[in-house]
Formats: sequence, C-alpha cells, structure tokens
Amino acid sequence: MGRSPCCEKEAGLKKGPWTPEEDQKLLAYIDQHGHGCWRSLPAKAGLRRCGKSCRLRWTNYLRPDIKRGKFTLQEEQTIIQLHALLGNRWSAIATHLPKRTDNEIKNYWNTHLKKRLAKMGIDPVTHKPRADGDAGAGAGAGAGRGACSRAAAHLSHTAQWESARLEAEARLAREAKLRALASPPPPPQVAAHSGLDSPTSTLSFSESALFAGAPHDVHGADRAAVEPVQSYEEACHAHHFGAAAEGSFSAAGTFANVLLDCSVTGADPRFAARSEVDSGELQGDDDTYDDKGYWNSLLNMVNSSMSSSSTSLTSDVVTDPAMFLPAATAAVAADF
DNA sequence: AAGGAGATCAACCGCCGTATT
DNA sequence: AAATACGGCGGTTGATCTCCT
Repeated sequence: MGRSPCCEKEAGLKKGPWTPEEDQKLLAYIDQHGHGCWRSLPAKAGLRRCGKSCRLRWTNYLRPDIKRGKFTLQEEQTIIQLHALLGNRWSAIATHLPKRTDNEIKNYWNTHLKKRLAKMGIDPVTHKPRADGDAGAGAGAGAGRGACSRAAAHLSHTAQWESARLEAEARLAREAKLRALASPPPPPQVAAHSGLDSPTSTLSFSESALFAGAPHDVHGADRAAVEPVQSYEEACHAHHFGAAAEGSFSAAGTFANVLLDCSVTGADPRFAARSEVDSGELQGDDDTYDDKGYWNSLLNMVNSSMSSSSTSLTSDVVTDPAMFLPAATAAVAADF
C-alpha cells in the first residue's frame, strides 16, 4: 500500500475567488503554524478549501514577499532573455525575478510580451522570425525595422542554441545516470573535479548527485526559503542589473531593448520614451552590434542559472557553447 | 449611456516527478 | 517493487475590468 491519505476528497469544498475572511484565516494559520502539509491545512485552518487551492492562494497572492503591480523594464528584459533561453519554464524564470510569482510572470508573458513579439513578426515560442513574411509588420519602418531584424537574427541564434542545449542536457543526463549506476558517487570535492570523460560533458557534482538520485527538490530549491538560493538571487540580481548598468551586460540588455524598442510602434508610451533614451546604446549600426558580447551575456546568464539552482538540468559552467553544441549549432557559436 | 470586444489576472485542472508506505 | 499521496508546474478558463464604438 502507499502512504495513507492525509485527507480524503471531500464534497462541498469551496472553489472560486477567495474572500477576505478566507485569506485572513489562511494567513493567521500559516503565521502561527507555518505550512507543513497542505492537504491537512484547510481543516486545521477552518477553511472549506482543498489544500491545493490554499497552497496556490498562498504562493501566488498571500505570501508576504510578493511584489505586485507593473513590471519594470528591467523585469521585462529579464523575462524576455530568460524565455529565449529557458522557454516556458516559468518557475525557473521566476527565480531570477525576486518577489514575482511564476503565475504572474506567465500571465504577463501571455498578455503582453508574447503579443509584442508576435507583432514584431517573431514567433514567441521559438523566438525565430516567422517565415510567413509577417516580420516587421508591427515594427514600422526605418530604424525600427533594422533593430527588429537584428533582434530576430539574435533570437534565431538563441533558439538554435537552446535546442542544442536541451539535447545536450538529455545526453548528459543519460551519461551521468549510466556512470552513477556503474560506480558509487565520490565525495563532493573529488566529484566536482573528477572529470567526466566525455569531452562535451560539463556536468557538475550537484548534477551528478542529482542524476544519481540524490535527494533534491527542484522547485523547493527554486522558491525556497532556503537561503543559498536567496543569496544567489541577490547576487544574480546585483550581477545582472549592476553589470548592465556598467555596460558589461549591455549586449543582452540591448537585445531586450531592441525588442522593447521595436514595440514603440505598438503605442506604449513607456517604450517610446525608453527608445529615445536608449537610442545611443543601440547605435543603429548593424555591423557594430556586438555578437560576442551578446553570446557572452547569454552564457553568463546560463551559468548563473546553473550555479544557483537545480531547476535547470543544464551543465554547471559553460565557458563556450561549442563545448556541447552539436556540430551544426556549434558553427553558429564559432562565428564569434 | 449602453453594449460589445478585447485585455487582464486569479484560480482551476491535469499531469509529472518524488516521497512514502 | 509497486502503489499511492503529495507538491509543484504549465496550460487553460472564466469572471471582471477597460476601452471603443
């Protein structure tokens, strides 16, 4: 038998919008007892809700460390960049946006950013320019079009790179699993540098352990109250925004700015204003656009993700995309 | 002012991976 | 080893709000 149910499915459980009274009850209970078992929480808190509903209400709305309201331009940039790298992995993206929930980010993507990309003629799923010749339809003429084509080209690179990365993840996972089965896991210090013999492998100990079946809680680690993650978030935030401010992260920042600037014709006054401010940054010269910087910034972001969170199964530290790219995609990386 | 269309977002649903028995 | 519960994720829905005609 499996483990015993902590509460049975009960008829007459309330659904739909939460009332202030229910919020109060949930808050009061969690404040006093914390949330151990969500399944049993509703009964203990005096709520006629299922545990899942309570958990959702807490994580998406009642948690004290949630920031609500409009997304900043920095946040938008981060979402776009991370979506290009990670796809619809909202929880992973959310770890890079302190105080934002995955649900909120997902909603914002679906209602704002996705449409903006589509309007530019970029497929929001693949981040590739659409083949139907729709590109630039919403972006207007002149400089905007140039910026958009640049963005589209980079998005295309990104999509290729990401798909190669996912393939590599799968391959590394298989390799690591086989190795883990073949031999007992070495101590961390050794394992971290034990060298996986595949020339393409950059798997870290944490992943070796992970693939070997070591206990981990992907999502728990992400959201965590567990503090290495939180400190990472701070560090990442500082690195990301700080570096962007100093220009060393400007390529990826600019990449997102291009997307945002392309939306100027989308009649959002915020972006129109932004466009003027940033026009110097963009330089308007296709040839001078820094490919290497762009890729480095993506790599930085990936590496940050890798070292911070077990959410992603990707390699620990990537110093060069060619390290694990299949030949075809490596050619793209080799361009710089 | 009224009605319709589109946008927004909280909440639900179903699935999956992991933990537990 | 198998069965089952649990927590979490991403996709989707539907109620409400806002804008336009």
